[in-house]
Amino acid sequence: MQIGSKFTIGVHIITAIACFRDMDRVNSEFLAGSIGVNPVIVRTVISQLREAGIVQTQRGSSGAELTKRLDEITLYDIYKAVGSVDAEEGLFHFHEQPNPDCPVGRNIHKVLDQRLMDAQRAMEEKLRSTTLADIVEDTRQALDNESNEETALLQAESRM
Amino acid sequence: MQIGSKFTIGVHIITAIACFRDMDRVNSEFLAGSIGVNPVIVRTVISQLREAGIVQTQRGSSGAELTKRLDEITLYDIYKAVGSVDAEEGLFHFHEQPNPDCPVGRNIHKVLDQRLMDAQRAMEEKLRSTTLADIVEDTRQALDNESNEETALLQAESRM
DNA sequence: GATAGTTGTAATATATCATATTACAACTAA
DNA sequence: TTAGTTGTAATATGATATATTACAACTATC
Repeated sequence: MQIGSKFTIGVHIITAIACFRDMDRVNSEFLAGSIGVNPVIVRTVISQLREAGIVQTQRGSSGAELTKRLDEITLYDIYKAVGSVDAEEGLFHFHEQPNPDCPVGRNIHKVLDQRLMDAQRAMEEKLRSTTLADIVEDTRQALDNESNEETALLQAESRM
Repeated sequence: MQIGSKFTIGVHIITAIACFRDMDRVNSEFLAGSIGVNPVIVRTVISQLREAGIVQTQRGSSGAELTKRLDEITLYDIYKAVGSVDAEEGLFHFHEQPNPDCPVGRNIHKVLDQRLMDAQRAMEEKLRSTTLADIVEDTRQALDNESNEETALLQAESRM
């Protein structure tokens, strides 16, 4: 099992909006092309990000705007916004009908639940510790490295 | 999405084996009754626990035995044994075709992967910190509380 | 050694869920 | 007015979790 890709899609969307906002307002079709999924998926995720108060959009008008500073948006916010894990159910699916007539069956839930929640929370805390400012920063860094490598390559070629 | 119930079923199985081992060897049918699932599911999970070196079984002969001490079996061992999360894929499903022609698309994976792994690992470390000795101990504790409550109830009744 | 009970596993069915896709109304910008 | 865009419902498709049936291999016991 895996946490659905809407989470990484959400991160991709916000990163792209942040990276391209000075050049262009990116629409759902462009984003879909960058992400490699259907535009309706992008619009769905953007809707969820809007409901979570992370972006703002206008029907008919192209592109979305961020409503928070990048360093105020954490990975956890996006994970939560797109409903990566059902709040009621939790990360771990417990078998649903342990037998109340068995001493183990009627107690296993009680005994395990807290520890499973702790594990889930540890994961979520980690997600809280990264902001989209970190992600965008690292993306820019990666782009810089790309162009440095390209320059180095060109220089190497010209030396031959 | 959720981590499948085979994980909690695995914990239930080992707890039951530990709790009942002095009284009875529990077979897959009994366990299925306690857990509330089909006996074949139980046998499948036991097979995976056996492959992980946690239990020992014998074809035709009833019941499974633990091959490790309870304090040497962690929740993580069971989580791993039943393949709760695919080792290749990881906990987070990344969208599969980010566009290499887009500056964000070709870098998002690199930028996110480490942080997602860190989050997954934080969850897994928490699972490592609980042993089956803890679980069995807590289960016995819960059973004690049950009988204390029962006694209290009986005493209350006799006073009326 | 014959019988009843058990495990191991393959094969299949079913239900649920993630993702893709089509379609279209509501809206904006030019 | 026209072309482009968003928001969302409806539906399709494929993957996966769990249930179930079936049976061969094996053990324990009478």
